[in-house]
Amino acid sequence: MEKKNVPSLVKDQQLIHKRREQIIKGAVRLFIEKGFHRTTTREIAKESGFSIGTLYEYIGKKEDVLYLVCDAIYDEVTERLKKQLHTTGPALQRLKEAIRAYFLVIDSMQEEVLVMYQETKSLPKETLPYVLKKETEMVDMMEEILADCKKENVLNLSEKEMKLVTHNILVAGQMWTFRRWALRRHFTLEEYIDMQIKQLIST
Amino acid sequence: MEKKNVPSLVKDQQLIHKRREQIIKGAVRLFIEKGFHRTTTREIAKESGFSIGTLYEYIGKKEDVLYLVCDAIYDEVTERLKKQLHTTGPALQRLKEAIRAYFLVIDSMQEEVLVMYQETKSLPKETLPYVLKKETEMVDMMEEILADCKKENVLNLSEKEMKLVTHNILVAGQMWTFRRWALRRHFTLEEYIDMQIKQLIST
Amino acid sequence: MEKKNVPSLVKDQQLIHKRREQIIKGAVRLFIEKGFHRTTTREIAKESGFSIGTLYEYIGKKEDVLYLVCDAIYDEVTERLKKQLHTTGPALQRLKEAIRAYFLVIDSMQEEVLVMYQETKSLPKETLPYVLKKETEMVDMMEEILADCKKENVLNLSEKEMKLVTHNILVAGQMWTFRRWALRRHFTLEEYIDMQIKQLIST
Amino acid sequence: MEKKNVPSLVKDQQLIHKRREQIIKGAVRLFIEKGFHRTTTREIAKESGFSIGTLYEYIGKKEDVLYLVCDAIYDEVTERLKKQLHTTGPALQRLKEAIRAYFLVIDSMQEEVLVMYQETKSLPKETLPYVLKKETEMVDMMEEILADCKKENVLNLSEKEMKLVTHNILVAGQMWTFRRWALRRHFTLEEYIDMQIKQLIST
DNA sequence: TATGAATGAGTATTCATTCAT
DNA sequence: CATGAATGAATACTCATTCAT
Repeated sequence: MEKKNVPSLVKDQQLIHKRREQIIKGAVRLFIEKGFHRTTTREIAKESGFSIGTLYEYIGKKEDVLYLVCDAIYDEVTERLKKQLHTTGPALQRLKEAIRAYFLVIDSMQEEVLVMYQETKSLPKETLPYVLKKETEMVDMMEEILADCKKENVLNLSEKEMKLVTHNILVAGQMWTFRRWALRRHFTLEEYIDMQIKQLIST
Repeated sequence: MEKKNVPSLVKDQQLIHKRREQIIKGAVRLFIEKGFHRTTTREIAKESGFSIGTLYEYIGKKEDVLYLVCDAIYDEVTERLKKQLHTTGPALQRLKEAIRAYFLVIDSMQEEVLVMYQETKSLPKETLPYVLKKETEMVDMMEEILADCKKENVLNLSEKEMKLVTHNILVAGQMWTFRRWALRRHFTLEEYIDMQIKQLIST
Repeated sequence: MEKKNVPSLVKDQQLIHKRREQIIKGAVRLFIEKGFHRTTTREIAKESGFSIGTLYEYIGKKEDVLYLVCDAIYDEVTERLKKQLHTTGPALQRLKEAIRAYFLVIDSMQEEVLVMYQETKSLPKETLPYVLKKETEMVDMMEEILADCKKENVLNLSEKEMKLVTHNILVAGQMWTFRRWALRRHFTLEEYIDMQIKQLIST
Repeated sequence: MEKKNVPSLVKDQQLIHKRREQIIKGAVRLFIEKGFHRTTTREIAKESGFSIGTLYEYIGKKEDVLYLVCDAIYDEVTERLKKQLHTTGPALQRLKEAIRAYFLVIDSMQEEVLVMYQETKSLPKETLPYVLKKETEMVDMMEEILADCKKENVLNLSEKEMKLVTHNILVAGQMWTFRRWALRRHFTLEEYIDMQIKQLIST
């Protein structure tokens, strides 16, 4: 749960939090529109509602904004998903619902998720581990439910197979964003979800 | 098979071809190393073996290089794959071999494939359709084999399901490159191939 | 003895004096380390022990700090020197002791003196005369002793020659700081002092 | 005689030489007027007669301009001085003429010399030794003549004394520039020269 | 009085692109 | 056709200064 420490010249932690939310909100919009590299720091400042000088009171360098953005998107995806997860009931049903919930969250945050995946390579080197760790956490969440399925004997998968299915689930979700140009032509979201669930859990 | 027309000041088509191969070769190396945005035209020219002036005799703008590169990588993936494809024999076996061949090609061109997918969003707007079309061609190739399987009654999939499986196959291949940080920890390439084939064609 | 009036928003003169001493102390350290231009007002404030806002309660602009610093250094040099000066005894001996004392003071305040000479050109235009006046006062001090020597007939110099020798004395002192990279290689301070005295007063 | 290698993107050595002369000429004027720190690279480019982009084809960073300038001034001082030096005749006379020539050169290049001494501390770290070396060369030149005087028994100085006198001579020259605010009030250049010669060589 | 967040003009430097040779 | 010098718009980042609290 640790986060990379992004340097700030401002002391007031609450203010930092507030301003960074503004920054993230403004930057996401811009990154969606034109990508990280084509967005200038001045644009980020303006979109955030303050001056360039103020922007740099809350970050150390432009790349920090990208980290804040990716981190925030991940947090939101995870958080929204967690809210939808059931903790009781048959494991297989919980799994299917988890996948559905995950896909729905992704769909509702399409643009953001796309940004996150496309700009990951531009993240400051030191922060990449922090972001990948978040991915790992999601993997773990899914894997846990799959493990429950195994315990309940409704899914007969080896450890490795479970690992693979988990990755396939996550990728199928992301795929809905980065291949939408092709998928949208053939499937509605509901169709896509149903079919992928069927494919992924071939029961 | 049509390609976007990248403007050149030079008339001699053969020369154009030769120089552009140099450009592509040089640029790929650089894009792999530092990404499109962080690579300068000067570096591309130098790595290609000629001056910045000459570079601009063969392209209109920097983005054109990216198009040439992506286009070339796609061509090579497709070409290499085609060479491996059997045209006779049981469809199901051909399918499995196609998937295996595809994954092997991707693995052997990891870095290039990564560049291609990561920089897609930076492609000149007009060229995006040309690149997506290539993707579509690959989809079609795979789908055709899947169709054969259906004809031979070894695979019981609806039209839509076939479409989905095809996309899943392609994405599973790409996934081997852009999620290698996680996958490599758990699977060898051979394991990955075998397990994905099993997963994708749950027969 | 007049000083340039550096504007302050604060009324309490005692407080002004106290705070400015803090400023000078902090700034000198920084100027020695990195020079005036490379030192930021924030750093000065921090080193002085208070906030940037407070700093600007006691100065009008950054350059004022430089004036305060130069002024303070001059004052200290003068003050320390005065403490060492004898007012009785043979003039020639008093002269030699004055030169020695001056060189010793300079040596003990090397860094400060260096700052003063190197940054003089960055002083606010209006304050330059005030600083030069201090120099003049030192010149006068030395000249007075030289005049005594003349009165006592131990030194046979014209008015002009006296002026020149005075300047040479002062410069020889400063020289010990700004040419130390060369002088230190050849002379100890004591040697330097003895030889310069001999040179300057060729008696 | 070696010079620090200032990086250039341009190949043609002659062109580099020509452009750098333009840069030096333009920069000197500006540095005299407002100092190194207050001069912007754009101003330097404009004054040099070309664009900011072109400026950076011939230097690596702003500080390089300062090095070029200081180096050029030293070269010119040395060169002009050398032209004036006699190599035959009585050593003492040659010494006096050398001092006179040196002071005249300094006087004719007052502003440049001032810049050189005032901005030395802003020189790029790596280049400082190169500049100090030039100073040392001048010291050596003077010392040689002094040595000749000793050989001819017209000057009775120890080795150390010779070193000191040499430095005193050089500093007396510089002093004419950086203390002119005081010296001009009392001496004409000719007076200053004559009196300093007398003072320095107390014969 | 003291604080420190906000400001935005200012600055060095880069780099895609052009064009004369 | 090839070269590489010239260009200048663009950009990340800094920092003196202000002002509301």
